[in-house]
Amino acid sequence: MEYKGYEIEETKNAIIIRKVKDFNPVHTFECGQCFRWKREKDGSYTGVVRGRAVNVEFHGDKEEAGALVIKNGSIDDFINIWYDYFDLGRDYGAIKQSLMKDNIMREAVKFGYGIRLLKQDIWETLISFILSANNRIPMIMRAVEKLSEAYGEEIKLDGVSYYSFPSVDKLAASNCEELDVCKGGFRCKYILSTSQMIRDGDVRLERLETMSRDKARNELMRLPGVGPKVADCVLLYSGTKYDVFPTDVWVKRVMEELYFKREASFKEIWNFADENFGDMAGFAQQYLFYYARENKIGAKENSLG
DNA sequence: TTGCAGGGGTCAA
DNA sequence: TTGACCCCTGCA
Repeated sequence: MEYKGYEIEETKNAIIIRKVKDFNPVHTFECGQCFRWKREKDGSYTGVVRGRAVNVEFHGDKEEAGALVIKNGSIDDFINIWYDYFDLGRDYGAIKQSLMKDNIMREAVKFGYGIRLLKQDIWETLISFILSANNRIPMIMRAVEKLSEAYGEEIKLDGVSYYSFPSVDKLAASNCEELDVCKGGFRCKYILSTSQMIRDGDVRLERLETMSRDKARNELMRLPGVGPKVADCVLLYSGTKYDVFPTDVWVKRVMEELYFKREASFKEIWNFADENFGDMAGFAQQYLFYYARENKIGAKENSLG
């Protein structure tokens, strides 16, 4: 069948989506936006999204449209979940064109040509990025997995058990000691208080979309464990706001090294992003961050005095 | 082998 | 503006 420009074929246990452009699973799953997609030995990725465990692979050459294969996916799920989740309604070719205004962005976009911003569940993104504070990716992935194992629902795929991300109520009803099965350490108290504030309606995640960017950001920052960096990540990776520019130490060092040629404050960097990338600041950040991290640009040895 | 710094930030003083 | 923070890894 055909759906919004894509050709979809349903097989026994998978769906094949053809004519998918601007996608590379390595770029998309390893650009730092998500923590629940695991690379398998055969190069495919297995992940848990909205209570479903699926395996994804992509067949296609660089720059060309290719076929996205979702094992354990159905056409209904494609229409209700995957089309949106993989942001397949957006023209990334046009975004990349408009971002490639200078040599730095040209390099970054060329390098991460297959990045797509996933529209992830905002609640899961919130907790995941609270866990990311002063932490490393493998540990964040493990923590999210442990939380899901302890508080989520079991899902079987090919005889292997996976676990959905826990509900607000489940985490809010827990306590710091039990939450520490994820080894989140000092972050566990933030997770507990944040969960309770969300449960009690102190902060309403579903309302953020209708607010201005800055208001949504400030609203998120009322939650314990959420500062500017985490707030921007939550807004961007849930597809709530795209004109944010999450700035962590890597992005900061990259911006200083490549653009400013000197030390710069967070405010300066955000202003620069507003002026130069505008509505597309979030996409720009993602290409830059992936490019910098994979090429060790902004690594400490190279940093400015 | 043991020890120590430091990590995709946030909070509190 | 600055240090502490849980846990873990990498590197002397």
